[in-house]
Amino acid sequence: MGRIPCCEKDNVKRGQWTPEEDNKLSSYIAQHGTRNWRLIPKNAGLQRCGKSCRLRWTNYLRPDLKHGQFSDSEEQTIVKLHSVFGNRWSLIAAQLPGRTDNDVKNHWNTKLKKKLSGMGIDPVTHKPFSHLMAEIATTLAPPQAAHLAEAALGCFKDEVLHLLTKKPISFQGQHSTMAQGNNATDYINCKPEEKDDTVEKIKLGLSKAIQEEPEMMPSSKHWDSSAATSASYAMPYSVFPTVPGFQYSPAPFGSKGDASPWSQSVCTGSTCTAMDQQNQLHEKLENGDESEATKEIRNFSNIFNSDCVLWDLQADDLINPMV
DNA sequence: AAAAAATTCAACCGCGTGAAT
DNA sequence: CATTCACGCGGTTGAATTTTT
Repeated sequence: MGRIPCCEKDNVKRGQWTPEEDNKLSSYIAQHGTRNWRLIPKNAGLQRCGKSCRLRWTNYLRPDLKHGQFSDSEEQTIVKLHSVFGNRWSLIAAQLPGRTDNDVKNHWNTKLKKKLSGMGIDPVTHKPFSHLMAEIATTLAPPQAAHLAEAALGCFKDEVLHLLTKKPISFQGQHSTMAQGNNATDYINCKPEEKDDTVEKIKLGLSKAIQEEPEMMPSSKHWDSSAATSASYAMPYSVFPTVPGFQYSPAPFGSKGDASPWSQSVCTGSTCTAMDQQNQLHEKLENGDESEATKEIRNFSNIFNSDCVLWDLQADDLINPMV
């Protein structure tokens, strides 16, 4: 038969670790290393599962870990990398010395996501909500677009109201909107508004509208870049600010459920080539073609050097190899 | 000052992959 | 070759803490 189980499931302690347990684990690992997690709790005199010990060590006890707040530059790195890699937390954490994937994931979910949403940026696609609205307008013919956009509009009327009334948002004491020219650093330092679930609300509103009138959905529609450009100006939702100096990346590869029109890029001009590279890579990963995808990742400087990435990420920014 | 709500983050869960048997 | 499990990963949970009312 196979291997023996790592521990007796009903004879292990769970929950918070005590300082005594921490000491036992730390001193055992200092002496013997982390070669076999299955044996570590037994040999260290801990009534814990090996998996629990590994987690405690890698996320908390490791001496090389940082425990303080994330710095501005760390936050910027996370956002940059997330715009490219999506929720590949271990990949992102590998670029941040002393930070674990758990740290990065928690910080993203509790802080950074809200900052982005508060600034009118979809934290999943890293595109402004105005682009999402433009996509509604250009994916569908005008009558359907108006219908669906109206449904979506109701979901984030607060943002629309804010922009129409030019009510200032307080970002750490400064009165600023993105239309006033934030750069990436200003952007990430801004205090977020609480709009974390805006995108989900939009999607919900749209799907409700679609369910109500399913015949309005086109069976197929080819992308029309000229329509995309003109419609984004024609639609009233273009009142959403865009960020001067920013260009927006397509959906991060590896993120789930991004084959929908929500994540298809508004692709015009010189940005297309690099966007296509990322999309092709994404497809390869989704098709299970890991070897091809791996080659592409190794050559990822192409994408970093392109002008399509939102966060001016350069290959030199990476301190660890991606593969 | 107390209660309620919101936030944080350590720990757990479940899955995919590859290795051991 | 099939089975079983360790490992690593991303997603989720819930207790503790902080902030707001």
